[in-house]
Amino acid sequence: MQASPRRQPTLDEVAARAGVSRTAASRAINDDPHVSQAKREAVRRAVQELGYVPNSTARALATRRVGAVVLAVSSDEPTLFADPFFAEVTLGVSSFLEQTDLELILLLAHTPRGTERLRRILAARRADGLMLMAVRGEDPLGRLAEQTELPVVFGGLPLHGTPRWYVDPDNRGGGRLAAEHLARSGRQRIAMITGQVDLQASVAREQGFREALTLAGLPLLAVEAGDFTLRGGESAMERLLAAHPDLDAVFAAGDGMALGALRTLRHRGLRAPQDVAVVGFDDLASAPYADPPLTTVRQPVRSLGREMARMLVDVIDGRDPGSLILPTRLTVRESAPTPAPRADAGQAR
Amino acid sequence: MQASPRRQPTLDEVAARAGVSRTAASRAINDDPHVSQAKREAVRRAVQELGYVPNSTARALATRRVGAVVLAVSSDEPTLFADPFFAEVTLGVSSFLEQTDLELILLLAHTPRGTERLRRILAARRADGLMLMAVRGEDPLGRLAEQTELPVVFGGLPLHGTPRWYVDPDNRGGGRLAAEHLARSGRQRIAMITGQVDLQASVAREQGFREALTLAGLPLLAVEAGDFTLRGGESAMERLLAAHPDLDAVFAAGDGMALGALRTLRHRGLRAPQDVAVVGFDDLASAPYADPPLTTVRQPVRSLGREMARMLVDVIDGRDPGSLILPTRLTVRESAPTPAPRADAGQAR
DNA sequence: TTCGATCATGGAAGCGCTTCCATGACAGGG
DNA sequence: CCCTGTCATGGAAGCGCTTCCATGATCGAA
Repeated sequence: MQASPRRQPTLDEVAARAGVSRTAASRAINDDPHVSQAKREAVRRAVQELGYVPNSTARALATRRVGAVVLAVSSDEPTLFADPFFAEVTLGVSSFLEQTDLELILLLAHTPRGTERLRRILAARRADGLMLMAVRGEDPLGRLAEQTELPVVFGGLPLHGTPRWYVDPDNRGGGRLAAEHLARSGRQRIAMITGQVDLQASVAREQGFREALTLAGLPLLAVEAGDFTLRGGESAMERLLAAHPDLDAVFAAGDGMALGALRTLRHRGLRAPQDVAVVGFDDLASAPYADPPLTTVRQPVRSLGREMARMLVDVIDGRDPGSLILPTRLTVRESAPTPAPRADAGQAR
Repeated sequence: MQASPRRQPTLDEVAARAGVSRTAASRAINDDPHVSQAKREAVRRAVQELGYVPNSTARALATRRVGAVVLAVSSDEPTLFADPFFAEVTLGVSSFLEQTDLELILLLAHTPRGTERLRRILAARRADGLMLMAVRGEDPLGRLAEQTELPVVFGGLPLHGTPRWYVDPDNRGGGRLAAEHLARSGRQRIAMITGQVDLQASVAREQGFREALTLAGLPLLAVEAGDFTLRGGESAMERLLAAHPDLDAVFAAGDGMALGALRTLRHRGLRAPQDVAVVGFDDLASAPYADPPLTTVRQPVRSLGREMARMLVDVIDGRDPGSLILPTRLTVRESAPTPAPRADAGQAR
């Protein structure tokens, strides 16, 4: 067993043991074609016997490839990361990276200090690329991304400008789906709870919602802003009800806020969907467990993460993947059912 | 502006510009005392002008210190990471590391492949230390941790054995708190929903719960296992009700499961707390928003993460922090209120 | 048989930094 | 004024790996 405090073996020791030059050993290990079968095999055995694993730092220094990418979550508010949305994205990213030999460096940049750290990471070449989530209006991360020469992939568009590489859910289309559904089910007095106004996702969802409403000849009674939290949804809903006690439907730009809206309705003695229909956005894991189960626009969050990672790897490897828009679709549940026949209330489109 | 594709400046260039030797430059940058004020200042200026940032890979190779630690989340089930619990831990870890110059490498090791990756990370010396969360019974990660020479800190005890360094919430004490509370409030027919039986946290919570119940002279009607998910809690509650339709209280070893239990009760037409009192464990962000708001044993999840990180850094720096048990305490809300006077129903102990 | 062409081979030069060690300047005590 | 101790200084040797390049062996074509 010898859990000895022995140093890790080095390439030289492997080479010595295999009776070949260090160069040959390196080649054999890296599957370079210019090695004879015999040496290749000898090296393989030596590696095996010594339990050799190449030191990644040394390799990184020689190849100028670090073997790690950063996932930076921008936020002025630490708990934003606690949002299941980010966990899901991270999961997606991780699941893709698992198939590569890249490590995932997680950076929660909610303080100025965090931004500064990212700057240093990039300047110190600690990573081969960067994924940026949820960049807000004047977020300094956005600027950082512009300055670095490293590949950067955006998750969700920034408010201004279009980055070279991004993957974005079809927020606008999703907003439209919500509006069409409510219109189709006969709602007339419709309001909306949007997210932070400096988040492109909020803006695009509202935009799509407005478009489709207009097309259906329906007015948008009012819009109140939340912050994607349950609590934010609660109070936005209260404000909406105060101004428009007679509204019969509300679209929230995020499931968390939709859950908050449901709570407020319940507290006010209003029933969903009989009195007010509620549609959310995201289709988080908790949506089906809401009371009543939440009708919501589904966006493929885990795929978002996975595609960001895939895209970044492509760029790092010198390929040019285009950018990507992921489709959204409506998941109908009880908080805003389809109107009459209620037949195919599972998944509408 | 010159967003030129110029190479990053190297230490040699800084030295040249400052008119000192590379050695002196290195010393100045690393605050080595053996440098004159004059040179120190000259180097500072050169660094400034060139925008020099030391290449961390090169530094790592020379110092044999990578400047990164791994947070590995063990799980056979990918979505476990989506549990807000882990997000919160991660947040705590990150908040501490932010004050150091260590990077956080996140490893979601839910597949055999993930385990293999961790093995390689350790062998390839890609990190200076390791934090391990939620190690289950026969988890291979546990074995890995034993074999590596790198510092390892456990978050939550493993099922068998006691690692050298760990931080663990006082699960047993928390279980006791729950039992005492239910006993004190006059409940008699008490059941429990536990977590996976190969998780030490589950076992300890149940153990504490049993102890205090026995001490109070109350029987434990039944125990059903869930898996810390809402769905698991739902079905466990159903099984409990089937076997003991007359139970009047249930303690769930996790908030997710408690929420599930509440749902089942609601569906069965039972009221909480009038018919059945429900106590959870964790005090997740969603606990106060449950219906009814959940009485639960609070564990300081973010601190758990922060303390793990602090501990790991200590070990890496050659200090020996002891291990740590974090206190839990009861947060009383409506799902299991205190009995009569209902006066201090805010935070009991 | 001869002559390139082909290719396995290993020496050596890095990658960019830290740090050991030898050197010399300088200050203060005798 | 000399000697020893102190300390700033920079040359050079790594850290462990990749890769350029020169060398020599091998082989088939001429």
